[in-house]
Amino acid sequence: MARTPRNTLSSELIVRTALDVMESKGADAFSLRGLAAELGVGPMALYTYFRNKDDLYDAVRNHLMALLPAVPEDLPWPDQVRAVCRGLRLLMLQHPCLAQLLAGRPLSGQETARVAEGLLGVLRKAGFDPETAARTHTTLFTYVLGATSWEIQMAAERRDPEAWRRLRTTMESLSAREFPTVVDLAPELARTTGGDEQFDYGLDLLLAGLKVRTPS
Amino acid sequence: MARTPRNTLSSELIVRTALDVMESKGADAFSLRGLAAELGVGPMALYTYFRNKDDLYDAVRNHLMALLPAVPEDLPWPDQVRAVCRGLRLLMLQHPCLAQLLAGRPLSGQETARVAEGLLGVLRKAGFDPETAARTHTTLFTYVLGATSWEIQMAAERRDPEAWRRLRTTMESLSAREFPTVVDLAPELARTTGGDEQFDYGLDLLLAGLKVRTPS
DNA sequence: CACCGTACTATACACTGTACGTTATGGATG
DNA sequence: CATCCATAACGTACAGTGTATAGTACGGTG
Repeated sequence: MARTPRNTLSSELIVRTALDVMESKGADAFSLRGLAAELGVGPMALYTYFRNKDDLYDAVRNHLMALLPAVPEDLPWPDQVRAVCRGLRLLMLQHPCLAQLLAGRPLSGQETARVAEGLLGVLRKAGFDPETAARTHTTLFTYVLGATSWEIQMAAERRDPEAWRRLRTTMESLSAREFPTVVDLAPELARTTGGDEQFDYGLDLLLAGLKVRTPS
Repeated sequence: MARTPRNTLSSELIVRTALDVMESKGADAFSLRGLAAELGVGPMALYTYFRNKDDLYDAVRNHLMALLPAVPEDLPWPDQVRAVCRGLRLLMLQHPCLAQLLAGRPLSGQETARVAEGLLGVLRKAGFDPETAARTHTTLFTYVLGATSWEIQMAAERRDPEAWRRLRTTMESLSAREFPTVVDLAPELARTTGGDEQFDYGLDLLLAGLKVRTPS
């Protein structure tokens, strides 16, 4: 039996290949068996490096989160906050599977720390007290997550012709009597399902609200 | 063979039972075969009423979204917005599977309309122009989704002793040199992973930002 | 060279969603 | 009341999943 030589695998290689597979075939189509096949290896070989599938997901998430750029220095704090939030959104857009990975299970430790440290540091230096800084961090983080996941899913929907057609027709069949405002604003709603402007609009809303509470 | 008599099933019954199963066993453990067994029926019987699993998910989502209360009248518009957002959050907390259902696929038509109509109506009557109303609706909706999904997942994590222990230890093992702010604010961060106050804090931030743009 | 831990393999199990073809039954019709 | 047929529910089957358990051969160390 032509047995695969030893030490051809490593956590690094597995994670990188897993990411490749997720981004080419889509995160939903990802499977341990498919990944093993891609690596030219039996499915059980992966269990030498990861306890189970979720464990592998965690590693991929870590791998992606490590790509987040550092917080830019020497800027007013609102611009720094903006940069961090935009950075996370951009990373999610570049790696759509990240949205699913983040939605699946909460962050665990190391990755949270990387995002949190930058944002919390900015907020503390701006003069916010610990509680407000923590609350603001959670708010910003969950906003970015929710807005960007939504954006990605809407974009995916638009790419699937069947789903897109069904959504259009149900949208058009809405009774103008029952849903007058929605029918009236249909074009605007279609335009605000994503994009930089939409994201920045919400972000600016949060920042504007935050400025009201700016410490002395 | 003791064959199940006809017309024992209906879309209504299937959806209600599916919801029961999801809420008792957890949404992840839900399967068509399990649901069929619960109904005392073969797995293929379900395909008379739903084209596939996703189709059933859509129906359950619709069923849950229909429980959203109407927008309260005769209140200042910020209070109306607050009521809508809190209502959606409450529904998600009462039916945790809703978070997963909403995260899985974007809303499709009828359900979107119900949420959107209330919120958009309030915003338009408050005097916001169509574009701003649409942008605000998307922002509020994605914030509620992101914040509440996060909250639910963190709560689930806390219930699983294994995951909770692992999270605590990685949190405690963070180098105070590398992540000084996170280590410093650990207690505050632990306290702001959810709860009414945390949700309202973010919501008020958005509303405060919105008031700045209030039309004359 | 012999040994042993371990990186990989083989086999197997209990699941999943669903395509296909078959049956028997409740309501409509003669 | 008898007959018929659309269709609701069935059984079987397939290709796929994650992973438990047990076995095997190889590479580095004595």
